[in-house]
Amino acid sequence: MPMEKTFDAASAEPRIYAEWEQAGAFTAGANAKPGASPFSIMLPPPNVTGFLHAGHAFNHTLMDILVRWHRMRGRDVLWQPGLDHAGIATQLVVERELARTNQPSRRELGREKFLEKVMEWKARSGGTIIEQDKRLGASMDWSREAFTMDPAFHEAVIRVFVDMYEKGLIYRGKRLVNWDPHFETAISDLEVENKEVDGHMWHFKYRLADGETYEYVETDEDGTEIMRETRDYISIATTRPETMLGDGAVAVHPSDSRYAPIVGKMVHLPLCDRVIPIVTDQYPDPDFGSGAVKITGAHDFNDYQVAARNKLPMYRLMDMSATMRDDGAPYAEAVERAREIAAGAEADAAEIDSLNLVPEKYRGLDRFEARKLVVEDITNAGLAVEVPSSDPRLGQPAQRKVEPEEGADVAPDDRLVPLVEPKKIMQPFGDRSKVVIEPMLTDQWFVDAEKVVGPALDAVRSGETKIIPESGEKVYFHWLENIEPWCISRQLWWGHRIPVWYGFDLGTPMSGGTGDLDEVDLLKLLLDGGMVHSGDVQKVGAELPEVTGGFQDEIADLPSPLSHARIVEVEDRNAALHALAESLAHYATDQDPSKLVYPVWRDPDVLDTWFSSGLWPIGTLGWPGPEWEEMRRYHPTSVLVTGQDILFFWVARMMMMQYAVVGEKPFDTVYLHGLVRDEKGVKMSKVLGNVIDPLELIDEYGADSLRFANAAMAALGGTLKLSRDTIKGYRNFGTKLWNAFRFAEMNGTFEGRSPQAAPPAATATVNRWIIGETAKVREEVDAALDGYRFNEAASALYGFVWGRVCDWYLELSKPLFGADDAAVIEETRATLAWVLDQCLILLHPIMPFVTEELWGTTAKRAKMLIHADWPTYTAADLVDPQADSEMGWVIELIESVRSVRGETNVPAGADVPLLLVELDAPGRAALGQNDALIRRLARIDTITEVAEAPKGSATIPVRGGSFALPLADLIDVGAERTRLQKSVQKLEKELGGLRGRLSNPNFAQSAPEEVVAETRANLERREADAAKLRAALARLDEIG
RNA sequence: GGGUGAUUAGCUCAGUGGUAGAGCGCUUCGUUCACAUCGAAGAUGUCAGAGGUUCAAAUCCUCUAUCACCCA
Repeated sequence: MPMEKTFDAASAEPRIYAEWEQAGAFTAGANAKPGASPFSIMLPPPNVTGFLHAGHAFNHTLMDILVRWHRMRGRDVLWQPGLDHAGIATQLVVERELARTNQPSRRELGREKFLEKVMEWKARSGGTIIEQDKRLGASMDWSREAFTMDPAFHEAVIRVFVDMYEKGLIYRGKRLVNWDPHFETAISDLEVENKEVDGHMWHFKYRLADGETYEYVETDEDGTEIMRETRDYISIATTRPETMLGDGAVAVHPSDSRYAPIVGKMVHLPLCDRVIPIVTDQYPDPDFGSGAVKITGAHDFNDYQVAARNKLPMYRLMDMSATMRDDGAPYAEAVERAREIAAGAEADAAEIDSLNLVPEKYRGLDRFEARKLVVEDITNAGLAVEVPSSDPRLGQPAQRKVEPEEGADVAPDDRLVPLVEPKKIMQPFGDRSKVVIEPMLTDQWFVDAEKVVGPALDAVRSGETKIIPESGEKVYFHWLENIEPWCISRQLWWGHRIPVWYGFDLGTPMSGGTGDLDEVDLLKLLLDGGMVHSGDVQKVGAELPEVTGGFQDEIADLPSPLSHARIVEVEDRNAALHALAESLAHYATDQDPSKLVYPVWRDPDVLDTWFSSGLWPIGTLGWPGPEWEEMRRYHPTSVLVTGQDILFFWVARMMMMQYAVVGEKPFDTVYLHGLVRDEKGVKMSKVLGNVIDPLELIDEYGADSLRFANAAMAALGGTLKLSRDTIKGYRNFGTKLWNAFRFAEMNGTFEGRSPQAAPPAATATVNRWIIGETAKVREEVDAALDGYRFNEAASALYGFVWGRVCDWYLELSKPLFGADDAAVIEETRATLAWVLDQCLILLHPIMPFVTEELWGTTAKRAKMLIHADWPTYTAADLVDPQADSEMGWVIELIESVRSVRGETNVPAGADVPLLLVELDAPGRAALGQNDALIRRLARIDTITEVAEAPKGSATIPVRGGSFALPLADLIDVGAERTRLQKSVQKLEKELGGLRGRLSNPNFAQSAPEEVVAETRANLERREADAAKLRAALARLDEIG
């Protein structure tokens, strides 16, 4: 049955993919040669709830190309697939789903029920991306599919946490973190997007305490006094007025002479019954605003540093949803205590955190509502800095324009108004929630990144791990050299729960260590708030039994029998309070020590998703189980292919963690690529509606086309612009390949042939030539893929298949098939069959479907194409220089004739005579050998030798001689003259350059010999061409 | 403000010191003989600008301009 005219991708692709899967073609080690070295790639795990987008399609295509290539070369290949649980993203999706379907919210459900819902969701949508990857043709080892919440992976994550904690690489602390008020969790600084928004800068007066005043003097650059006044206040500027309620001080730069007289004095905090000091610090910029900065340690990262350096108290003003606090004692009480602390009373961090210094009026307000009210109240109190309404800092309010006749006697521009500057400010937003991030002082877990960064840096510095393109290394160094502690706790429910338990530090309220539990002790614990205000102790271990020993040691010193209390796990700290109180109360009445319990509770938080995915390389390979020994042949992995946007999120962290945990690099090479954009280079986004769905493209053009387009745009460091036109172009390329096979089939190429890996021993020049061309392209493709230059591999193959095989070899083979020499026909069939097989093999990594289909339909094969042997022949083996040169000459002649015909308007269908004017021996040989095909392809009827080109003929210079087309009747003389003049002009320009270089003595002296020789030869050839063309022009003039 | 990169044909982009390229688009011509998802031919360039290094610069260096991304 003859072949269809085109490849039906839609029906063939699923069938072929199923065949590969059934054959186990993707399994780790499939098609490996004995003793083969491993080649392994970890799939960057997509979100479990995710869908395949254009970026995945690109990223996965590149990996699949590498994997298929190495598999065909006989390496021991593993492509490890899997999914990431993606804590915050998945929780977001499920919460939205609950809201959309009017189900109870997360908090209403409770942790356990909510997690069931997440698992339901995962079961429903978790497989989507896998099915989509199959459409793309990804040859991952699905039998090894992993998930970051698998029990084995979970065990690895927990074990690493415990291990790193014990090594002192992980600690807990109350720190200022980026707090997402929507999700009510900490997020890392990488999950924050800073955006410039329109904001305002307010200026307030903080009055000096006790009615003090000072001389405020401003000078210009030369030190000349430009302003002097007596002030009873210091002027501060802020973009976040609501945080002033928590100010701990006003800071000025130590060199700022304006404020030198009042450093150390106290100021009244507006709207509050507190005074705060004026301190000095390096942070305030004397040239910015008034040079004085309010310091709110608990709500600003810079202020936090200042507060820490100056030991200022940091009062938290907001609750976890970023509304003004409404908890704790009344304001009057809280402020009383704050004054005591300011006066030197001792207070620990927990107590300071419990103090709510928000005045009743603002309690419970949204932070932005509170801002409005604070500004209003301060202004009403006369504490806003005022300026004339003409002040340029106010921007351009519309009301400034005053009609002259009305405003003549008033001076409206001198009216004083509060100074509120419109100002662009950088505001942090959560990258998932899109709400304004609030710096928040909370207890969190951190990786002491500074301690683990060393080996990760060294590996890249020494070249142990290579990052390409190289620019990625610079970025990597820059970030790692300035690394900050990594906050790894998240206040989420979906994720790996932190393996830490807490209990009360009863040693603090209880004095004795040896006595029995008496009533005094009991009362202290129960009545005095002893438990409530006691600190906590923490124990770290994978499971509760691993930490009970630690807690037992902890209470061993307590009065008996509390020292032997049973350790029980409860839900949280509150539950623990109740449990302990109840147990003590019982003991007080019945004195039964067996009912005494020491309650402990587990940390409710989960680990940052990137902490777990940071273990992806070893966690998926069986670490820390017994299979690790077996699977570690794939570790370190060969290459990581990923987007440069997660260089910090993931790549750097994998480097750090693999070294910290197993002391090995996770990969030899990191290949970074950019974001896939639309055809205009714009980021794809749902909002813009420019998202290109790869599955739609596959439906329309076939997976191979999309894959080829992906490979073609993968220039190192290049921008990735995906357009339908490009994909369409590669679909056409597939059709071209398909039709080359149709041509071969029609010429009996595949009939009864058994495929050969080795090229046939050809005698015909055309056949020898194309065999050599094939060897050249094989080398090009390997070199390109070896250097991760996917675009070069793609373009080499495109050029070879279309430009060499289809445009020339197939055309040149037609006269051979038409000859009546059976041996020539058979040889040409064998050559064509071999060349087309090579096309399939070399194209397979990029376009696996159409190539596998053609492979299967054109011959009985020992193996599927996916496992065919990748060739190793070289140009040195197969290029026949004589054939190469001869075919070069023939092609050049045909192109010249066609060009002349085209430009002188010779009718396309007309066969014309060709005159040989002069020709050297190799040229004559080439002409003799290829007479038939030259005549056919250039549409020549006869070739005859003449002594001299006749008048009015077009000249065709070739290597070693020249031809003429005697076209007196057919030729458009004017067109031919124009053509010749243009050619001469172009040649002259080139000649000028060449002569200039050669006449420069320094060139001959300094340039390499071969360059000089080449230039000289080039000049000679061009000069000969120019002479021929001039002669032709002269002849034309004779008739013209 | 700091960092990284980009600027080459109408468009999208390759091109790491030695004769400026590809695809798409455009113009003209062409359907028996694999393919109109095709073929033949053609036009199109201040390689962002200025300086420097070099026998030789799109390519290396410096500055400028514009744009993009990352980080503050």
